[in-house]
Amino acid sequence: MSDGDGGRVGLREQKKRETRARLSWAAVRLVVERGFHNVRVEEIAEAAGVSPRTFNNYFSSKGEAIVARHLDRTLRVAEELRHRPPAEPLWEAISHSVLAQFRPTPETADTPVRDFEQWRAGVRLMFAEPGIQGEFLRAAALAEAEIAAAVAGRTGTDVDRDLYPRLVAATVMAAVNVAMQQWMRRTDHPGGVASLLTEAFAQLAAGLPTP
Amino acid sequence: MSDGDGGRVGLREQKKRETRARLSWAAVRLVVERGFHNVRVEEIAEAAGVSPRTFNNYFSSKGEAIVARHLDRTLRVAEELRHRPPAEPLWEAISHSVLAQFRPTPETADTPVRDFEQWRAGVRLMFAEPGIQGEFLRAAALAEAEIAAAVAGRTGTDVDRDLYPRLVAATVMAAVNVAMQQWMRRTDHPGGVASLLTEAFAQLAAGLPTP
DNA sequence: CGCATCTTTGCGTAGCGCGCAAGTTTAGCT
DNA sequence: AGCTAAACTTGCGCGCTACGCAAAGATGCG
Repeated sequence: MSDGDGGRVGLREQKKRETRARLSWAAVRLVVERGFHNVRVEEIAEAAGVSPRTFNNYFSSKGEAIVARHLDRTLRVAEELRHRPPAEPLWEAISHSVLAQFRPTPETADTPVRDFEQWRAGVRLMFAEPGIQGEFLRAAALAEAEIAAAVAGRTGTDVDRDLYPRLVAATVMAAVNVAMQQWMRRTDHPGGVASLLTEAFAQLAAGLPTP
Repeated sequence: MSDGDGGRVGLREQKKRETRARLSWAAVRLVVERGFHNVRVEEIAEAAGVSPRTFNNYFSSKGEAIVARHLDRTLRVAEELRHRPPAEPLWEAISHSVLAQFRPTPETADTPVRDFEQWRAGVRLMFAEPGIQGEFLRAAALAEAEIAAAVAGRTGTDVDRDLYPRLVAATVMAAVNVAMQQWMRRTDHPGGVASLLTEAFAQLAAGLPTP
């Protein structure tokens, strides 16, 4: 499943990843700014410097493009989890793996948000869209499966036989989702999503001991 | 939210419900038989004896129509849960409420399935469709919220403050989903989904005691 | 019975998803 | 380097979908 070797990818693969990332980011940014129905795929493609037809080579729908960013993030959590030292305590490894994916990215740095409140409101509206909700939950389910597998490999449990890995994975995704929801709602969070996640995992680590 | 009074609805409302049910059932039946992409909305509308335009007055997408049947079912679980005697033990009430919604309906009786294996395979394919998965998860989330509220009302807990009602609701939906998945996979289930659900709830009732 | 209200329906339109067949770029081999 | 096979992009075109709008039909209430 994994590359086996971390960074060894050709120029081709590299470009594909960048295009994919640019498309997804453009989709999110535009939809948050203008609203789901006021953005056509043509505009997303243009913002990513690519033809409209190419958009559909990467994503089969607008919703998929929007959620892809978050899906990739959460999939990278599983990947990161596999690469962390086996001796590290589970919840410590999880906390690290998750937080590593929720730092500012080049894209967000390139596009400084002028009005945080407006951005937040846009995100709320985006997630209110039925199609996006479904796509989001689906992505969460996919990521959850991967995380469960990673946890199983790490704790010596079995995804098919033991309840434990799925339970942990579900809990992790729940924490991520709750943190994001909370970030969307409340207006007083200087630390952003990261601080919310830190807090959530601290509580989890205390309440769900490793077997 | 509830009618307050169970059956008091005019002819108008009655017809609407029937049309909705016929549309959703037609959507499910046709898609299971022929595959998602081989069924157009026009055909679903025709099978339900209604114009294509009317279809979109009831559902805003094919996927929504397909899942509506299951959504209504699970919402009725919450409704039923509110109407059961308050003295009844929680898991007993839940089990009753759920099982009551998974019996043969007039629609299924009118359309006896010739080949069960073929039907099952069709259902599997239907749920393999990305759009359906998303729609399904979304419906599950909606139902879960309603069930959580019903459980809260019944146990004197608070949806916003206590973890318990959400936890129970999530568990109930998980049980339903697992039972359906199991039904789709295994070929040896004389009792259908109902027997699977009974078993699932028996296990749950034993493992998740009321506080 | 007759009016007010809700529902259905047909029509028209903007947009989407994707198959197909060039054209263009990259990888690998000698 | 040079050449070839494979992968990626792009433009074109088509069938379908989702939905606004306005006319026609059904229903409920006094």
